[in-house]
Amino acid sequence: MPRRPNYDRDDLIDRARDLFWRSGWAGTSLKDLEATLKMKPGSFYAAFGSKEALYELALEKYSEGSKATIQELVDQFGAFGALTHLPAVVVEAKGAPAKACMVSKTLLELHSQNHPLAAKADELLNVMEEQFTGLFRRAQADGDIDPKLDPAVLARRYQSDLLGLRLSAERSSLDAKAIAAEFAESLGRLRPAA
Amino acid sequence: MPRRPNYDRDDLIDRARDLFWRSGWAGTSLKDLEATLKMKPGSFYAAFGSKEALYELALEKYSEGSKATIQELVDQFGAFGALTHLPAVVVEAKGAPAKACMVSKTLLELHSQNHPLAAKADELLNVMEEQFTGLFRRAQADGDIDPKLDPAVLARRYQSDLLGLRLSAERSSLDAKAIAAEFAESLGRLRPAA
DNA sequence: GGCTTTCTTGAGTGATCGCTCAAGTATATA
DNA sequence: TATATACTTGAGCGATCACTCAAGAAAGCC
Repeated sequence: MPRRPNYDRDDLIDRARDLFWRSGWAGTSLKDLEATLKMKPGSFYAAFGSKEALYELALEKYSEGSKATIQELVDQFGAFGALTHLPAVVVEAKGAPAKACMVSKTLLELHSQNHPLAAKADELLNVMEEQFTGLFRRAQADGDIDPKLDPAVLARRYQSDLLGLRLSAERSSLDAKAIAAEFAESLGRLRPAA
Repeated sequence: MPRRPNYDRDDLIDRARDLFWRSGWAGTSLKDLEATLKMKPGSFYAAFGSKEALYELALEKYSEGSKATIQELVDQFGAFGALTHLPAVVVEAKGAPAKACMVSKTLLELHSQNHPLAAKADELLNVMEEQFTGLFRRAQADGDIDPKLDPAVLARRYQSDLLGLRLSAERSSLDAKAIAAEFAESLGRLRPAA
């Protein structure tokens, strides 16, 4: 009996994610969303409830995509290979709305206001950190990393440096590829003593 | 013959800097500024011209303060000592409005909109990078860093990692001090081969 | 005290913010 | 084909945005 929506919800969230990722929370108005999603306010609120609810969906989708990208690298290059390839991949991503990580942008913009989305971003960064910890653990098991090092410590540092790299990649007059290469190369120092 | 202002302009810019630093560009309204500076709109616009003009003054002041902080560390610990102490200093700064660097926050928030303040932030990051280059050069001259390494390359990487550290320090559930300590310790690997 | 000059005040500008809702339209079932 | 059930539309809500300006208050010079 019901009328079906004439949009693909998943596709809408993708487009909202890219818009939020590029322009941030305050930098994205409902007018912008209406234009990008080709929805009138009524449909928008019927579908998503609020700007904040859609942002949360978009942030989760971003996080899932990020996790999937890393998993692809693992499938292709193994755990250690994924860790060394990732810096170049994030810096060279051509179609992306921004070089910087959407989760970290959210945290920086909204943390001081105690905004719920900042808490969400915090959670997601923890999840991502755990993924890195798992990768370092696997790299150790593969014999690519010194077994005396703590995977959790390595992951924490790796993530921090990676977020810094991606932040730096937003600068116009900076060769982020070069930093990415040095970053990847420096991971070689974690190899077990031969 | 004129009437003198009843405020200290320098102090106003300090307070505006802290407010912008904490809350960002879009997150700071004129109402917020009026409350913090205890100025009515008329006085505000007579004194500064616009929100954007004041933000630029605040950003420059932040950058100068940042430079001065580093110089103090150099006076106290020398060039290499400043580089190793800085990570802990920025992470443990208690009174600061935010752990993250105000210039990098500005860049992340406004880069995608091609906002003039993002270009300004870009410039200031270049200036800061040059300061780091100078420090690495001095540390080499002091014999604390391998002379075969390129100070410009080291500075670029150092700044990127430092911005990542400061971003990470905004996370609630993360021990940024530990990362700072590892960061400082890893600089030891740049020492000349004995 | 007058006069000039500047600073301070705060009501009010048009524009935009996120969001609502009543009315209209399309679709699947009976 | 009739009816029930969504979905779509878009004018418009009150609130807030950055900002203006005319009027009043204070300080230095004669």
